[in-house]
Amino acid sequence: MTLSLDDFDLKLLMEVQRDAHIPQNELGERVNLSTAAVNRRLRRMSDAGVIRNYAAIVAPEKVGYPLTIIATVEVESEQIDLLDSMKRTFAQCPEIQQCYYVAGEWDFVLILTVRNMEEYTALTRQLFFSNNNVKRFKTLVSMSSVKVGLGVPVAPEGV
Amino acid sequence: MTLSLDDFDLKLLMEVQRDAHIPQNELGERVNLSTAAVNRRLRRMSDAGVIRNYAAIVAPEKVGYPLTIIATVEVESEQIDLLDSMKRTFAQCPEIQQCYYVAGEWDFVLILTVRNMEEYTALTRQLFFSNNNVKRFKTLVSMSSVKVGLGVPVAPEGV
DNA sequence: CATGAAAGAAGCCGTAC
DNA sequence: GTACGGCTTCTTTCATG
Repeated sequence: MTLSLDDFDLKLLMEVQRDAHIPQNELGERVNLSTAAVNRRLRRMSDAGVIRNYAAIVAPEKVGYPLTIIATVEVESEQIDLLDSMKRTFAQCPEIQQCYYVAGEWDFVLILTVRNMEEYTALTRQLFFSNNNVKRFKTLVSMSSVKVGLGVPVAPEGV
Repeated sequence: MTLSLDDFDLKLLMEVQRDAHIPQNELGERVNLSTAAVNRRLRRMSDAGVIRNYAAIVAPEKVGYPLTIIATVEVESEQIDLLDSMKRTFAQCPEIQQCYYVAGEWDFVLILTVRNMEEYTALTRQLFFSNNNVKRFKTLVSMSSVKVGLGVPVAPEGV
C-alpha cells in the first residue's frame, strides 16, 4: 500500500531529509502549514514507513574510518539458501554500509567503510576468501566521496 | 584535527546513528550519563563535524522510486577541470544518491534511485551519452537492497 | 477528514555546583 | 561530571470549514 502524499508532504520530506532538526513551527512557515499539521503529517509518514527513521549522519573520516571501498562480488551458485546466507553475513558486517543484490555482470555490490587497507584485507579474507560461494570479487577504492547520501528526490511536481 | 572521542561518545554515536529521536535522558540511561552530559557531548560532536547532520531516512519505494541502480563510469581524460565538471554534474543530479571517484577498473561509481527504467535511460542519455568525457559505463540493477545505510561502526573497543 | 489555535506535556539547554 | 529551572519544542484537544 502506497500512502498518498500531497505537495505538503513532499515538501516536508524534502526538508527533513536535509535537516531533521528544524523545529516543526519553522517547517510550518516554510510549507505554509500550522505546527500541528506538520506534526500530524510527519507522524503519519513515520507510521506508514515513508520515513523509515531519523538518523545522525556521522563523518566516517572523523571517527577513524577514512577509507571507503566499493566491492563487487560474483557468486558460484545462486541457490536461494546460499544467497540468503551471504546476504545475512553482509548485512551483519558493521563495516558494510550498503549491500545490493544486483543483476548484471556481478551479483553483489558492497559499500564498505574501513580504518585502513589492512582492515579491508582482513575483511576480504573473512567475507570472500573463506566463503566457498564467492567465485571472484573486485575492489574499487574511493579516492573522493563526491556525494554521499540517501536522499530521495521528492520534489513536488515540476522542480 | 580529530576530536578525541571516548567510549561515552562512541556509544552515543552508535545510538543516534540508529535512532536520532531517542530523548537525551534515555540516551543518558543507556550510556550511564546525565541528560546534561549527553546534551553537551552531542553538541560538541555536531560542532566538530563528527555528526554531520540529522536526517530523515525516506523509503524510496514508498515515494515512487522503487529502482536502485549502480552505475560505473570510465572517463576519457582525467584532466582536472573535466573531472571537476563531472563531479559537479553528478553531485547536482538529485537521482544520484552517491558518487565515488575511485581507483581501479572504473573512475566513478554512482548509486541512483529512479522511478523506472525509462527514467534511468533518460538519465544515461543526459549524464553519459551527451558527455564527451565518458568513455564507457556499465549498469547494475539492484534486485534487492540487502542493507542500506551510512552507519559507521563506532563500537567502543572490543564489541 | 484535515485544519488552526491554544493548552498541556515533554524535551532541551543554560547556569550553578 | 551532576542537579536544577526556565525556555523551546512537541503533542493533544477541540472547535471549525
